[in-house]
Amino acid sequence: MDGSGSGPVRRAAVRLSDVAREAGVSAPLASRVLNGHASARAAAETKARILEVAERLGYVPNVAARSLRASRTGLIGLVVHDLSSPIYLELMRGARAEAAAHQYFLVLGDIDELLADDEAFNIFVNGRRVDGLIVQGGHQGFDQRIGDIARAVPTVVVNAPASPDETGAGSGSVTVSHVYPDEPSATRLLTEHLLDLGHTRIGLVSGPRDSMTNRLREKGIRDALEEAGLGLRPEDLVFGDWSADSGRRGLRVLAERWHDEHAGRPTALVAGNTLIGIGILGAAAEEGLRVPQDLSVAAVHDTWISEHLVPTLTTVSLPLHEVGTAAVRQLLAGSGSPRDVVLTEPRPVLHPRSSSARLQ
Amino acid sequence: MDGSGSGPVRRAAVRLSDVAREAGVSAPLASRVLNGHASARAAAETKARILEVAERLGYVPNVAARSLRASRTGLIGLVVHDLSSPIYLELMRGARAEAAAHQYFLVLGDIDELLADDEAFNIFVNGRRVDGLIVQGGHQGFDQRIGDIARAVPTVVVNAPASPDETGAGSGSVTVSHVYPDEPSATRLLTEHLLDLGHTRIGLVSGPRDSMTNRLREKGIRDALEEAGLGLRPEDLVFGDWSADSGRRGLRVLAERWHDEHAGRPTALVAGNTLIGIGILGAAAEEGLRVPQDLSVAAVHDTWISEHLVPTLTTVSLPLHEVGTAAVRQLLAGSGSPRDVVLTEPRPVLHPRSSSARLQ
DNA sequence: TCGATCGGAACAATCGATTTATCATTTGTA
DNA sequence: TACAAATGATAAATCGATTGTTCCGATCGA
Repeated sequence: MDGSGSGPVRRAAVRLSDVAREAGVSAPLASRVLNGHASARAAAETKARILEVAERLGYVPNVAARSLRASRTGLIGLVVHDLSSPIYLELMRGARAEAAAHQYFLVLGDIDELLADDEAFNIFVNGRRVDGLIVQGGHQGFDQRIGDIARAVPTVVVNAPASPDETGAGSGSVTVSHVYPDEPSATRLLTEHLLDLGHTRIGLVSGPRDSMTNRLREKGIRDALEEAGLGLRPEDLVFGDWSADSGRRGLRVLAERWHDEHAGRPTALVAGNTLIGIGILGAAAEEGLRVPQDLSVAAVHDTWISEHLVPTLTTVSLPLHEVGTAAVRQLLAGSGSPRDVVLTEPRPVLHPRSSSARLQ
Repeated sequence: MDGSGSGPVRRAAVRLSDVAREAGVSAPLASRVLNGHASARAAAETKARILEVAERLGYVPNVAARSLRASRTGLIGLVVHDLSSPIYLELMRGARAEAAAHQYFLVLGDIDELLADDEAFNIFVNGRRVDGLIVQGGHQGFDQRIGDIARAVPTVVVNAPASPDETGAGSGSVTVSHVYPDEPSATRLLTEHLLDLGHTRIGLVSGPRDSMTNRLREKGIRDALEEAGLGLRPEDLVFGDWSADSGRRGLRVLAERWHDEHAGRPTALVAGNTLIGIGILGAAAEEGLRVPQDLSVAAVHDTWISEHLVPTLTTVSLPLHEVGTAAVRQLLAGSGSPRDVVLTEPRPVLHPRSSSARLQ
């Protein structure tokens, strides 16, 4: 990458001044015209000439110079828990689309990697490398730093409401916006689906018990059950994290209880997210539980993989695409008005598949 | 993000000149010392003082200014086919680690999104937003533009050898480096595993027939079969793309042939990648084929999901982490010496799981 | 003792785009 | 007719870090 030696010849950079000279005008004027600046007072033909020359020469502005002068990088950082999770794909797409509409680019990051590398964290957050940050909430250890992060760069937390963990350490505390979907409605929809299929005892395998996300999801289930005159039994609940491994362990724990107690068992489980659902399906097979004959399973979040599992997984989809777009909009709207945005539209949608069936 | 109004107060930026003034030296000297520049002739105590002040004030260099002067952004673009594919995770991690070791950051991109947005493509490639590009090869339509891309920014293609599609359109053609793992050894390993289990008729569901990646993978299978005195029958081959849907369709096509021909069928299939493997498992279940009793399946690439499928999927892992690190190294080594790097170390590793079993 | 050398550090130029202030030239109006 | 206002465009300053050059004083060899 030294550009020296007998290597290939790269096209020399075309500068704004090159365009200006070729068009017979000054650089500032060219700048105004090319940026469609309101105060670009120039004769129509001059404008046309500048645009034509820029096009012909293949002029592309030097981002570094522009950033320096405008103290604006044109980049938004999007930091999620785990880049490999199919769950965030729609969020990323939504955010990318909205960002692109405002001439912004997205830089993707992974919370664990960011926390593991202090240097990277510092540069990312304090180095003015991004104009704003969209952060997936609900990560202990990261939520605690949200205050510090937000003090350095405008920040929006997605997929989680404000949590007690988010301390605005010290004075000059900065509050951040939160953008998240209507979680209770989603799990309510799943629960009602299972109730419709005749299930009366329904369990839950979820992420961290005290995470705001879990609380909201659990609430949706409880509400639906209560309305049906039923309840959520403590022994039918398992918590862990949001991974497939955790779902697998969750089912094992439940199965063990079922062996011990001889007190009946739930005939359907709600999975806190798709990864947990995948773990449950895998563990159920190993435990000799047939899905859906012996156990129905329904999970939060719809991803491409849901249709390719054996059996295919019943899910509810949340408007993550819109969460992404709304987060970018909120970020660009300025930090003056931190607020919570709950996306109730579009509504969560149920995707019934083979993992849930009528109770025999 | 306007920073105006009654919004929260953000920490004012600490400039190099602030550090210099506080330390009682000039900015250039502070710059040299902080960057550990060889020609930084400064008294030991002066150095210490500068470092201490920088630390105390929380100085972080302004990337825009640095980029402008040094014409170096500190960013490397990594562009893969599909960000949601678990296959690229290790590649990303490897590239990130190596990049970080050289003070570089990674900007992730998605080929389809990049191709869909001309503006984004242009800025990404021609806007000097990144110092180098690592591109996942084997994408028709993108391979054709590699020549143009490489002419604008140093580029390394990963996971695919040079293909005929890569035309260096026009004069001043630029050749790029290719970094990829030992594909034939991987599929050979899978095939030998299946042979060991007693299978004598083995099929293949792969990606695009003429893609270099498929050719290499197919070759590994053919070699292993030939050594065992067997061959790959044309009717046991299906091609498509690298998606789960394609794997699903692939199995359907094969199953149809088996119905028609009454001429026997393969008892084991090699899947061109994990996504195809997932599709095969799903479709097999729907076709009433039990895996592994009726059909063994083994796939290229080992991902977290392999262990969570039903049944768990036998795979072979390629050193994608090392492909990532090697790609970054090749990029940073300079464009003077484009070359093909075939990573034969570490060797592909077989991960036998439940989807493959001894022929009954 | 004089010039050469070297350590220690500052000065000035530079990267490329944007923004503010400024200067001409018209056009419109009292 | 003369002066204000609008139009069209430029000169100069700026963003913050880096790099090449220069400067000063002290030490050293001849």
